[in-house]
This record gives sequence, structure tokens and C-alpha cells, in this order.
Amino acid sequence: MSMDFAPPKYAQVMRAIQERIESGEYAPGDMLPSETQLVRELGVGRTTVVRALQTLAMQGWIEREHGRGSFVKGRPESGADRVRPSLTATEQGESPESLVEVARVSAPRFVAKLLGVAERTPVIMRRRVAREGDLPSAVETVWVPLEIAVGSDLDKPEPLRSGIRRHLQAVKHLRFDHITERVTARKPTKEEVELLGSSNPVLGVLATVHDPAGTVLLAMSLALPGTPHELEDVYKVS
Amino acid sequence: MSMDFAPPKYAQVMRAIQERIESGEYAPGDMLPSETQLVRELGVGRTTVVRALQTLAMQGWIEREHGRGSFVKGRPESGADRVRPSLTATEQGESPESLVEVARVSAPRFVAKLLGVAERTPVIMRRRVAREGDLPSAVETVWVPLEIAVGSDLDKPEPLRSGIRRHLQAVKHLRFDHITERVTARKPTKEEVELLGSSNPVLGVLATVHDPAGTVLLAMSLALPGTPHELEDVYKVS
DNA sequence: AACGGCCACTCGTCCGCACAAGTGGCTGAG
DNA sequence: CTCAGCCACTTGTGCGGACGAGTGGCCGTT
Repeated sequence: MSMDFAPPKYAQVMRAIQERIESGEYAPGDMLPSETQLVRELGVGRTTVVRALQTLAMQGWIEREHGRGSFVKGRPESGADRVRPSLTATEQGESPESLVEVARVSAPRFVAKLLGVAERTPVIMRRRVAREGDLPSAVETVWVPLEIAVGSDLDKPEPLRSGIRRHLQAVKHLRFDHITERVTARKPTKEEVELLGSSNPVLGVLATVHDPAGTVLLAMSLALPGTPHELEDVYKVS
Repeated sequence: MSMDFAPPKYAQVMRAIQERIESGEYAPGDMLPSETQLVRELGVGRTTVVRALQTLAMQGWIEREHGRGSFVKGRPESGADRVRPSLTATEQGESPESLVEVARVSAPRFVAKLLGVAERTPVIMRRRVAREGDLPSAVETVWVPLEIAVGSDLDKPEPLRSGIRRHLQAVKHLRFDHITERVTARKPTKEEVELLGSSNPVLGVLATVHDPAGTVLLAMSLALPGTPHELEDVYKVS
């Protein structure tokens, strides 16, 4: 009796309709079969069909009009296809070539502010250079409070192959919940000029990573060369 | 028989629970009354209670665990509190002081590319300076294809009091659907230096506005001084 | 031709019921 | 004391039926 796990029926109904939309069988603007037709065609109860259609409507696949029918809108746009440089920075693995510096330093003012600690509190700093092909594509500097770093390998000068996020998750069971980031345009610092090989303006990203309780786990400063780096975003207008 | 319109029951149930969460009666982490309890308490069917709870879960107010109960998470975060400079640019009204220039020009290469027309096609250009207090906070340049501008006031040198978006909606029934934008860091152009009164690096925003069919209605280039301007964003990490 | 009412069809909401499946505590056998 | 099994409770899913309300076409009256 190795009963395979079957997904719930309403999910099957959703998938069936999604596939017909993706395949073009139901084109945008088309009217879907009525609920009663779908009931007959798919051999399920109306409750099930309605729940599937309502969920699809909430996700933006279709539009439902009282008294007229349900109409295809198309695959919903994720709306969240924005590039998240600060997130990738914590997820990318480090390599001996990319890792520039690991040190215990006293927190500069803006870092202390981000971390919510007193100025000049000792913190761990890690700096690396991300590359795309041969060109340096970002200088990423991470500051970690000692309480967070203790017991992990963050304070060791060896590269973290699995990336900061996975490492903190594995070793200290810390979960990233959300990230706040601020983007500005600025001149690169001296170090960044050296590492990037250019003194053109950079996108400066300041970010803090929070756990589910809102505690700041670490702060980050990224320098992205204005070109070729571009942050792209697509969003709906009401 | 002036039957007032009553919202559907499941919405009333949702509101009741939301209010109890907002008021603190149900604190984050608390277990909600079970479905059967809510059925008795509110005098509705379980279908109704379940639909309300499922919707609340989808919106992030609560979390449901099979076999254990439903638990309060709190008011969901909008997650979309990102500043959208290109959107506000099309919605802000123009004034005689802010409007710098209106002209018919031949499209520069990058504009032609954004609009999807041949280089040097004639287009309408409008440029204005946004201010916050006394300080200029952005230089906004909009390019509009002639087909779009014809019949509207976009090609006239008078300020559009109601903003570009409302004007196009009212006069030509054009609907904005979505905007794509790319952010880079760059040096300001000569004109921008004059208008901004500073030659520090700027955030350069290139954006295109699309109608529901995907057609490009207009293109935009914004120059935001690196300081005090900052684009802020908060986002969930899976 | 114009209008109004009727009617078939659509989705919106709600109910009661049923059974499956996950959780956790109690209890009795060992 | 320990542990397996039972049981009460939870949510998950599904069905069929019922009524309300919006839409649009048909058709007869005017």
C-alpha cells in the first residue's frame, strides 16, 4: 500500500488551469469554462473548483466578474525580480582570491549606528571583492558584532566557502528574516578605488540583516561601480 | 426596505480577528480560538470561519499549523514601502518655477532605445526640477513619442498642474500599467550640475512606463543627488 | 423600432456534514 | 519508571445543496 502522496485536488485544478494558460490553450482575455462546466469536466465538487479559482484570482492569474465569468489575465508577474545585491552578498561563498581582509576593528560611527552599539565597540570586519568575469563588480564589507561572531568562523581569516548566511545558520542557528537597505550614489573610498581599479562614482548600498525578532545580526556596505552595474526593477502601478 | 449593504460574513470574521490582534487582545504567538470555538462564538458556519482564517494566513496575519492551531503573527508588513522616484515623477504636478524646459527634440540614442523608435526620431522632452524645501532634490527629464503627445498638452510649454499621469489618463485615456527602472551611479551632466548646484555623483534612474499591453508610453531619466537622497527598501528573506 | 420583463446563465456566499491527518496528553501494561 | 497505544482535539480537504445577485439575450408588447 505505498500510497503516493497526491497533492490536494484544488491544487490539481489550479495546476491544470495554469498549464492551459501557459500552453496558450486559454489565452489572455479568454473566458474560462464556467464553474459548473469545470465541475463536470474535472469530476470534482464546486467547492473545490471555486477555491482553485479564487486562489488563482488572488495570485493574479485570472480575473473574476460577478455574473459574467472568469477571465484569463496570464502568468502573474512576480514583481519581486529586483536584484538584491545585499542578499547575494551574504549568500555567495568566499574564495581565497576574493577575500581581501578579515580584522577586528573598532566600529566606525556609521557602522555603530547601523548595529545599534556604541561607537568604537570592537566588531569583526570582513571585506571581499566580487567579480564578474575578470572585472571587479563589487566591494563588499561586512561588520559583525562580537556576540554574533563568537563561536563561528566569521572572525577567522579563512574564506567561508558556503557564504555567511549558511554558516551562521549552520553553526549558530541564526535565521535571516529581513534586510533593510539604503542606496546612494557616492565617490568610492581609497580602498575601493584600489580594489575596483576605477574612481568613477559607485552605488553605495548600506544594509542591515535582521532576525525574526528584529535584532540586527550584521551590517554591510557595498560599493557597486555605476557601470556595468545596474539595479533593475519592474513594478506594477496600482 | 432600504437594506443596508452588509459586507460578507467571512470579511466580518476577518475584521473581528484583525481588530482583536490590533487591540492586543490576541498577542503575537498566542493561539487563536479553534475553528469550532469561533463557529460557536460568532454564530457562523465552519466554511466561513475557515475561509476567513485561510485568507488571514495568506495575508500574513496568522500562521496555521495542522493539528495544533492557528497562531497570531501580527499586522503584516507591506513589504512594498520602497520609494518609487519614477512613479512620483509622473504623478507630481508641475509648477512654473519647477518646469525648466519643454521642447521638440530628436531622440538621443539611449532614449530611442528605451522608446523603441529609430534614433533621431522627433520626440517631446519635458524637464523639471523637484525640490524639497529650498534644495533641489531631483532633475526629471521625460521623453514622449509624438503619437502619445498628440492631442494632449504634453507638447505645450505650460506646466501640467495635475501631473503627467493624470493628464494622459484624462485626455487620452491612457492607463499606466507598470514601470521598469534601472538605477546606476554616475556623474551629473552639465545641465544637471547647474540645476542641482553640485557636481557630486548622482543616482541615475532610467525608467520606461508601459500600458497594460506592454507598449512604452514614455521614457524618463532622473538625476538624484547621492545625498540627501537615499532609496530605502525593506524586504523579506525567504 | 423601442422598451420592458422574463429567464438562463454566471459568480458570490453560506451552510452542514464527513472524513483524513497531525499533535499532545493521559493511561494502563510492562 | 517507561513506553506504546488510545483518545480528544486541532486543522486540511472535500462534497452537495441552497440562495442571492449581476449580466445579457430573447421575446412579446407597445
